[in-house]
Amino acid sequence: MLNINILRENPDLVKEGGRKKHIPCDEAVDCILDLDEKRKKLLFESEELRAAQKKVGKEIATLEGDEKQAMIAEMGEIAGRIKAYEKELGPLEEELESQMLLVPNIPAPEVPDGKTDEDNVLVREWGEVPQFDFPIKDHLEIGEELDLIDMKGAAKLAGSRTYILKNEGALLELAVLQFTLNHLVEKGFSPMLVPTLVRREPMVGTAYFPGGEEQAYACERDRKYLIGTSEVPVTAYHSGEILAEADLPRLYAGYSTCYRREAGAAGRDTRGLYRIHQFNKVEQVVVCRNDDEESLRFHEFILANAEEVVQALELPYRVVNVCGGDLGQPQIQKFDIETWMPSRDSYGETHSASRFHDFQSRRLDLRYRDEAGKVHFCHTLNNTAIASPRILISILEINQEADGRVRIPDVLQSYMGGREYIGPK
RNA sequence: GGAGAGGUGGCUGAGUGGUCGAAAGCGGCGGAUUGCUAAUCCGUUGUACGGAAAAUUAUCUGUACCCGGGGUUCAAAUCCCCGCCUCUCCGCCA
Repeated sequence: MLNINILRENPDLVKEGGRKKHIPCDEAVDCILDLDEKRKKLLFESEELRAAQKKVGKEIATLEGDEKQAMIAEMGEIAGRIKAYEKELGPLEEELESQMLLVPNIPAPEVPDGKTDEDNVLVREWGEVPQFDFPIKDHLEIGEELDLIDMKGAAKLAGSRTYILKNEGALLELAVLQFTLNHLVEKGFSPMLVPTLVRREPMVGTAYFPGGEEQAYACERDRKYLIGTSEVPVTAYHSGEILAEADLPRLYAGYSTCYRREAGAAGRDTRGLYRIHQFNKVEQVVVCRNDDEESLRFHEFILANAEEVVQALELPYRVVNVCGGDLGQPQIQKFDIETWMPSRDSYGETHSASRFHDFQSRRLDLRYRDEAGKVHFCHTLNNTAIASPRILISILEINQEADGRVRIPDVLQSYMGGREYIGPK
């Protein structure tokens, strides 16, 4: 949520930001400014009435008998007027709030113009795209041959876009996750295993709702939602709190299973482990001071951490600066890491590093007190550290050998009992 | 799932209809004292939104907030209803 002062002082900046993101918000902004004016006026008038009511109320407390009864009768009228104001103000503030939740964050100037992911701008590439001198298999063929992946078995149990990891496939996933978590712990992150089924508030606070309801599994009976990322519970962890500046930054490595309905993606990426309803992810979450430069530094930091992980796994990747149209509502800027996937003959998105300024903090009421005693909204950021099994696509395909075996990346071998290869049984 | 107790400021905890933004203690901050530290004493100590004054660290003032949402009343932390959460006992259970 934006500071409403930005809308008051510079509505065109907000509208322009919406256009860059291809999330038009002209109407919402105008509507908010209109509601805001009305609200101010009503609030001022009703507060004056309340002041009078409180003052007289104190007098009534000291009176007795007829005098008291007369006063009470007189105040009945004021009480009625106050009620009338409340009746008008209530729905107005609700509408104002819900409109504010729809206004997108303003993208940074460094965000390139563009409409879709095709307009994202290449920042850098790392690693050599592998050349094979034998006909390659995709991860699913490899997985089925080596008895690592079972899609049909999963479909029987759970329907489309599900999977079963077996044997070394299961071990490989755990290895990747644990290696990554350890890497982040070494970097100073606190590992966090968090609830995956949460209330509405964290979903709204992190800006997945309203708007993203279609993408989330809802447990309606209990009015709870399955998270699509541990960003949700981890970022919301300190909601409603005022942290001490000395306790910032907070670096968290959230680990959780993630659930996504993939609504609107019917028919897309239907083969294999690329687009599935459930996966596991280690996520970096940063809560820091309200400072553009600091935010920017942490953005680079979490991006670098993720790159280190991919590099350690020996996977070629590229970093792209995500264009306006491919940016979500809450982000200021986003960098994606796309990792090479031979079967796609291209890079596939595996990581996404976002910075939000205080957009999420305002919704979450996540603040800190500075040395001088002043209270500010924090800045928040997050980035994937690793998401599996999607990353297994690259690992299995890139490390396949002519004889059908798959080489296990060096850094994972110790997590898999020291083995170097996954081979046929 | 059944029965009971409870949710008050950073923390502990008082407050059962009016002068309560809320006692007291702890903690924090400022000051005094002090070779240093500790102890002691004095003062101060929430957030949001608005107004006035001053203008770029201050001040005065109004309103709201005592888990959340409704209600009763001239007046609600205090009474009533709904929800959420915590604790205890019983049952069930990975």
